[in-house]
Amino acid sequence: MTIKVLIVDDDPFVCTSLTTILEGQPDIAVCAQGTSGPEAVSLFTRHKPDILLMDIQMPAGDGLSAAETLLATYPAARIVFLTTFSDDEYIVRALRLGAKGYLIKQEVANIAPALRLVMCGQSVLGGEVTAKMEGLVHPGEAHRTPGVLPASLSAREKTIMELVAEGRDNREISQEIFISEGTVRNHISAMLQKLGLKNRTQLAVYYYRGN
Amino acid sequence: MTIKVLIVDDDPFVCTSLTTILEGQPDIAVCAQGTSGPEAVSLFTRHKPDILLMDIQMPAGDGLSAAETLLATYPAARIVFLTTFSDDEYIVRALRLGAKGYLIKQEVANIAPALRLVMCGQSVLGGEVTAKMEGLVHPGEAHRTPGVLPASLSAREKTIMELVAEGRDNREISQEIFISEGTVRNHISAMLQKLGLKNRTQLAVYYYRGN
DNA sequence: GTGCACCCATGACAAATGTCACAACTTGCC
DNA sequence: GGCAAGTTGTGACATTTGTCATGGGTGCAC
Repeated sequence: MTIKVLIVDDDPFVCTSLTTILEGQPDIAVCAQGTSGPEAVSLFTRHKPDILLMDIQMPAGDGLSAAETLLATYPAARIVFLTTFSDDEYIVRALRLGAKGYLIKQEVANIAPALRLVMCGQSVLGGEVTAKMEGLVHPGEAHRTPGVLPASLSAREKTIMELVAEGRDNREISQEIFISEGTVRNHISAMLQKLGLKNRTQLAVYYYRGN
Repeated sequence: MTIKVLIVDDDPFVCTSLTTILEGQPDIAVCAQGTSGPEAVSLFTRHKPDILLMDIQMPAGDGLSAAETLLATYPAARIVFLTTFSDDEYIVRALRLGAKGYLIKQEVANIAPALRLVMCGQSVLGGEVTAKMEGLVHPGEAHRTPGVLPASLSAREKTIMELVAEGRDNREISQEIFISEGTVRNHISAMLQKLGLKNRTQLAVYYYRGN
């Protein structure tokens, strides 16, 4: 199932970059883009995205107010804030409000994995944010550093993934590593499940592009 | 062979976004990042990148001057400008200077293909830029939609290959470009024949690896 | 010990994929 | 005009792929 994301940021370059990066993910689709807090509310109401990825500081209507409004109507809304700097006060306010994540723009590479975690019910804080929070909260281990794969592959699976990424078919793979063709299929099927992919071609692409 | 790219932009978010996007390409590596014109010069001298991807407007030392300095010392330097708006005057100055490309940030998705073309000795202008230039220069057809392929594949085949390389299945591809699923199969079958490949996964790998 | 995760395997099934033959229509070129 | 190349389409077919249920085996940790 693909993750529907709504992006809201006043900078159009940020919007398009994020869209490009996220659309590059096979399991993520950007359903709309907005540039202000009020627009976030209306777009959310119209598209009902799985996740709202939103800037905090915006000239025309800030993100926190929009989040407050949205969460009043949709308490289950998954809102992830995206900001340039990790401002202590904002972090606390955002989390108190019920935000599912607080990422900083510099760590772009972590956004996609973070969104997947959020879809699994977890909350995610960016590395810098986590560092700032240390000491304030008791050292719970809920928030692990994003960037590590949520679902790790077994050694055997990795081996098979490499062969898939060479374009080998199941029969060839089974002969290469001396197991049955059915087992190869099972391993691949398991990997597709774990990684949220649809077919072996996406698995090959995943192998080359990371995610 | 991987393309070594040096990125220079005053906005750190732009730098990291571009790095993320380009590092996602198997054939592109970002060797360094800079934030000003003078820094561009020193980093270029140190790293000797294949391509310098640089913003034009920067608070501390603009891109055009830096390009002028660099091209005086390294006439073969490949410099591609990246800017927010397509400003007529800048375009002309940049090209006169000997820039190999002029892209606008909104078209992020085209950057990687454009860089590949530049590596092949071509020059590349962003879509918006091309539109502005029409009438000024005689209508040469040098700048076609970026896309990369040595083999004798037709335009349609290339389009489909890109979609295959994203892991899309035949039904999705057919809906994306408004043809029947059978036709998609035919095109893919034809490409596999031409390229001596066995299945779509190898086609995807071929797209990223070149073989 | 009891779990748990990993690995292997099988059979059956639905879906996707790749091939082939054939045909029509357009475009550009000689 | 004729020809070649590209694009689109169909129908049939064999193969490949992915899923599911189910089972057995190992080794490790509590």
